[in-house]
Amino acid sequence: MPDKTNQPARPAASARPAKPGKSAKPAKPGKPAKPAKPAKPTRPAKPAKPAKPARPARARPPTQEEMVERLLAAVVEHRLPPGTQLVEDRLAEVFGVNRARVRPVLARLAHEGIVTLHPNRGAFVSEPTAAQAREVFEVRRLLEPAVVQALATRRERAQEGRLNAHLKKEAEAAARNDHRALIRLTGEFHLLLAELAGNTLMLRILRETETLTSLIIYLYESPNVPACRGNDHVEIAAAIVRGDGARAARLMLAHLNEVEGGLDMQRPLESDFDLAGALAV
Amino acid sequence: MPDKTNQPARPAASARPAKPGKSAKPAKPGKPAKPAKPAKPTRPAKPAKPAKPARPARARPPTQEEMVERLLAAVVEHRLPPGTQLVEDRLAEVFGVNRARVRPVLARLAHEGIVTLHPNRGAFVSEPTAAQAREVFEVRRLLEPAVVQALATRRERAQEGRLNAHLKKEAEAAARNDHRALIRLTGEFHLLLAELAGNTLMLRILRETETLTSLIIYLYESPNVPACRGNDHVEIAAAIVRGDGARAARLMLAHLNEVEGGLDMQRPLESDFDLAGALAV
DNA sequence: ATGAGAAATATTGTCAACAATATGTGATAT
DNA sequence: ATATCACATATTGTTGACAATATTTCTCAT
Repeated sequence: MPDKTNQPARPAASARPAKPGKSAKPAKPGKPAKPAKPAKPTRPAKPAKPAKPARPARARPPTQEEMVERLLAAVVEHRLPPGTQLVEDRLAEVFGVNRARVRPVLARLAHEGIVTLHPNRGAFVSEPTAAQAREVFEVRRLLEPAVVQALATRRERAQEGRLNAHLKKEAEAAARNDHRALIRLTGEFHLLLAELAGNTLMLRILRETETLTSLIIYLYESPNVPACRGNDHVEIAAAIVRGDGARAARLMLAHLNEVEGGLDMQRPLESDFDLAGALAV
Repeated sequence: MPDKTNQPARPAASARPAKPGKSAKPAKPGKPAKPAKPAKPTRPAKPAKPAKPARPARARPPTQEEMVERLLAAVVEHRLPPGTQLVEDRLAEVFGVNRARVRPVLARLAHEGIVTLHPNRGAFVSEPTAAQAREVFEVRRLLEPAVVQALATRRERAQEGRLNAHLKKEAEAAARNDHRALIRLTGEFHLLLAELAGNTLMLRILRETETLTSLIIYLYESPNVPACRGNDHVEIAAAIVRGDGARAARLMLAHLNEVEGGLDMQRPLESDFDLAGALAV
């Protein structure tokens, strides 16, 4: 069914590069923060984006959809860490549009929980709490095993090809140690499953949870445990292709538990919460 | 303690408003409702503009949140049937705000699928297709049994009281044949369960599916089968309170299947689709 | 009458200027 | 040295005017 909710997607193009200068802004701490920690990135300097080679300065301005996609991609690939402030004017410049046009983009990301809005202060990439992280995994545990089960049951021809193509990309990224590509592809694997299952509502929900998961991994990843071994995906895909829905569902559940288990949710996240805890004793 | 909630922050500490008052402004039901005319959304030809009755002095303008809530309530109670056009200027007038302030409200409802935006044409209350309806029930079948199971397992003191209070309201609405209140309360029962379970992400997802379900019931309700017998809710609540999670989950699944089964998804929905089908033979 | 095209209309989409708000900074008194 | 208050700055929030677009209505030639 055509999704009439959004404007028609048109071929992508990139906006004009950001203005070069502009980076001499001192980070101002959001709260009277205690020195000890590196603190949360209240206003981190945006990683200097290497100016793309001379794009015609006036390309077609991106649609809302495209702006959302670009921001989501940046969040998923950890180029935009949790806590980063997203200033409307800055984004407008980057995208080559008016400020009024980035506003609904931020509102939408806020509605998805990817961005947190502080009234009159600005939009920040969300920093999910440990409790929220558990909620995300709880929802994923309920939905994703069912997705692969359904997929294995009524499987179709094209599935195997797309699954294999994706797994190949994952393997390549892993081989060349491309952490960013790998984390993006890892999330996209789960979305591919939802897409193949053909439930667009589910796909939308899972797209949210995948992005949140990416933030959660950034915040809570244990330094010693790699977040995602690629082998799980291979096995899940194999079970689907073989038509073994029960096994696919079991593997998916185990996979999610493994990912969640590899996180360290104890680590104190917010500096002020940490402070309160320390002073209470 | 900073409020780090995900959602666009309410004007939590906002000092000013403080005295809502909420003057007796009736919900203004009559005007835009073009009852039971879910045709292709064509522009209302020439709505003779009836003179506005003098508005009582405007109280504090509603927040975005409040506007969303009022629109959702109207949709859920079938006062705003699927296909109804929601003109920005009209809504702005009704809410007593600027047009720019209803715009993000519509965008948000569109993101939730409750409203469909046609570029340069307007916003319309969505008319979910039969396929989308099946998707909604599929998601609900996966989430809601798990919700009641979890609820029955780790039940708490306050639960029973709130459940009983709600069931009482449902019974009263049924007793006085208040169809609107009943359909609203029916949906709110499911939301209450999610709220008691304490997973806010789940609550947000289910709030969407509940609203969509209300639209679906409007469109596909079989005339002979009443959409929701209240008895199911009573039994589910009883199983939860008794701590019998397995039974609660089973009952919930059966309940959802019963509701979906009571719908007639075959009925041709859009008149032009109907026409095309008729002419094809 | 019929169809094509031009005007009219209703509505959304875009923009820039201005107002409001929260936070940071520095002067001043104790 | 420290707390307090006024001011400066950065950022979002609001508004009204205007442009763009899709639809309907009207006009006119056939």
